[in-house]
Amino acid sequence: MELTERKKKVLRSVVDLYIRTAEPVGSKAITELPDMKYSSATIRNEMAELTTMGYLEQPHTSAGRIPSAAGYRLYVDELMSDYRLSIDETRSISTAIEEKMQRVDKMVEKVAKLVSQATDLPAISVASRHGSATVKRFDLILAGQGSVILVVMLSSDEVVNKLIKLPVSVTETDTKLLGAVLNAAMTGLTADEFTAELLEKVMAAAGVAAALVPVIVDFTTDTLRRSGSTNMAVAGHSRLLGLPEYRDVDKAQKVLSSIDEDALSNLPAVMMNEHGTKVLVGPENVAQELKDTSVVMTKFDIGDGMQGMIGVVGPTRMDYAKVTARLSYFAESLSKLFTKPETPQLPEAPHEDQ
Amino acid sequence: MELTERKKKVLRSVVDLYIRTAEPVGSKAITELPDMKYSSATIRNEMAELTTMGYLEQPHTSAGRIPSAAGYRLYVDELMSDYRLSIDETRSISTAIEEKMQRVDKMVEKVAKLVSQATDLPAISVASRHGSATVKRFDLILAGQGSVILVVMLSSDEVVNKLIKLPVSVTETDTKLLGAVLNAAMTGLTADEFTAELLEKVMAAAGVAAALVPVIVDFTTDTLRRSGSTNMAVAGHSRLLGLPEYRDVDKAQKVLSSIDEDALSNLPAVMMNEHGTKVLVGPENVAQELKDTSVVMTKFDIGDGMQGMIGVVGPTRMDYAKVTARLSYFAESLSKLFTKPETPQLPEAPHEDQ
DNA sequence: CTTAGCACTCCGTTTCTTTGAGTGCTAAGC
DNA sequence: GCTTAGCACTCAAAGAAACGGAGTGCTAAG
Repeated sequence: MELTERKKKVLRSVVDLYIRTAEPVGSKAITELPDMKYSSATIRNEMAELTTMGYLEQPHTSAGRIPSAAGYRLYVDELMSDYRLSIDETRSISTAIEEKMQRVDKMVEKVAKLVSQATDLPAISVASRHGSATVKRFDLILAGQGSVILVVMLSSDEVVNKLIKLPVSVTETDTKLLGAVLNAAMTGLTADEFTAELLEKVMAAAGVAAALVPVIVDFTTDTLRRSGSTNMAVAGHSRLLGLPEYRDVDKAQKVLSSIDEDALSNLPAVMMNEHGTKVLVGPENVAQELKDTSVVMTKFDIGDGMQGMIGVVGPTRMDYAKVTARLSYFAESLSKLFTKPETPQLPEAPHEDQ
Repeated sequence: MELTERKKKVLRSVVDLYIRTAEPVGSKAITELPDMKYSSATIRNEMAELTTMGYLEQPHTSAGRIPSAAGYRLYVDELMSDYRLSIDETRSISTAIEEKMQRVDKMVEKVAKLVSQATDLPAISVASRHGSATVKRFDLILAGQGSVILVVMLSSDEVVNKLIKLPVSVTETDTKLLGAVLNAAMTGLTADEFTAELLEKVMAAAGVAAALVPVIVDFTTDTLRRSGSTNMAVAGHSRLLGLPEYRDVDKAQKVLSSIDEDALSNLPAVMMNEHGTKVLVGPENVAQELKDTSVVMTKFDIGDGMQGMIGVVGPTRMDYAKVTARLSYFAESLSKLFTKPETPQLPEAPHEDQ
């Protein structure tokens, strides 16, 4: 069967209405829409056919229709009208982002909060590095009363440090020597290449400060591993409960606990190969617990070999147009912010609404 | 009216049962308890009096009794039997904690998660510094191709760093000079003492590297401020929904959103002056949204001038004995871990159960 | 002081009825 | 041939009535 223009129009109307009201949509409600020049009987016929085609569903005989997963899919891919951000919206997103975001992990938390606020849904924010890091250089600073500050610069230009309290006292000559040894032997290597032999070799060459070596190697290994890992935050759990579909506590709990736990930790992997904004409608989700839930995600660029991702979780009946628009704008703004950190240049508002 | 031993025993039984079942407790249920040698009629009389005394409440005439806030208070203060941690419990807490906790902010997140797991309730974890931090020393490391690494050591021995990409190229002599100037002029000061005049003075003395000064001062100010601030994490939101009292979505939402937002950010302040474990029963909470909710919190010592706090949020009917025991053990373990970081010495299990 | 007995209250549950929105189908109209 | 008015039918949701039973307070006897 063919999808005529009118069928598409009806389907769009049903989805739009259902998104707004969360109630099954009847034929009469459709006819009452502006520029629907047909009677309820005609609409009924169309809806019946859309149902047999699998785009709509009927909770029970004498109820209106609700969109099926396929219906949402079609809606998201072809039917939905672009949501146009108002200047107010772009402005509030922009100013929210403009505040300094110092460290990546804090940033992740903050972004999750902001996205959740902007969409009124639980939000996820992820930052992760691709490829494995190596050490670019070591520095040791003698910091008085038997303390040494270890400063490690990674291949990504990320710099980390650790204060080491010494069991023995060392002189500047010692630390200079140790620094030279470390830089000679251990730069350019990944964490996996820090073998036991290497450790021994370095210790042998390190002289007086050899006691420091294990601590340094441990810390560095850990840092390299951590740096390759993923930073992730969730915010706005409670917003889910405001939605009628989650008045059922059991449903809500399933979703909430799955976003708290590991169910989402594979999502980044799923997403990382994608581009742009991705919408996963209900059953398209891998996780069983999210069958009645949709996920919308967008990637953005952090620079320094890192990649960010933001997304929201909500009912299949969510305002895809609005959510996608806001997420995209967020992602765009964040990309610009991070790739040109000195003069944060936010993207223009797509245009100004009324 | 006097609180006889028997009344206390009855009250304790009512609270215990109600904690277990979440159902109003009738006189018959009490008589069925071991070592209750009285008939239901006697218990009824006692319960009636406990009700007029304000320790129990009756949802309606033909229902059993539930504890009032005053009842819980008395229970917590005097009546409840010590909950004795089993070896299994202490062991699982201990091993959970023993994993390395690198940075304070990560630690806070992790601890929140652990506490929530251990209590099966939403948990809060806070770390905050008292007193304002100052800078102990500055170091500058020239890191090739026009980059300088700034390393700042705070009064708390916390060390932070920042990579600064240079607009102009500088030599080691320049950075040495700048380092000396910074150390001379800006150590021992709090963020508030970084005035505009000071900035000018330092820039004048800094020579070639003067362009770096504003960046450095900004970063340092920010770090000092941040270091004085509070780190906080919440975990296990969804556990609340497992409890019968929060089948009512509205209630759950109120509590969840209030722990997400600011309602709790004053709790640390409330607690910081207290010692040991503090139980806030329902209406004793300041926040209106938490009137039907109890909060249990404990402080612990992080060292380095920092203080930690862990706590849980749950229904007034929560297993105070168990929760308090686990929280205390957590706090103790964490204190030991942080104050003797090199050889994490966990406290002994209070004793071994059966 | 304790307890058996009893009338009474009132919530939660079940069952039945009612209501009404929405449907599918048929037949008439354009 | 497409559209639409009309109508019988369905079925969830809301309301009303009846029931059962857990628990109470009180009284009077042990």
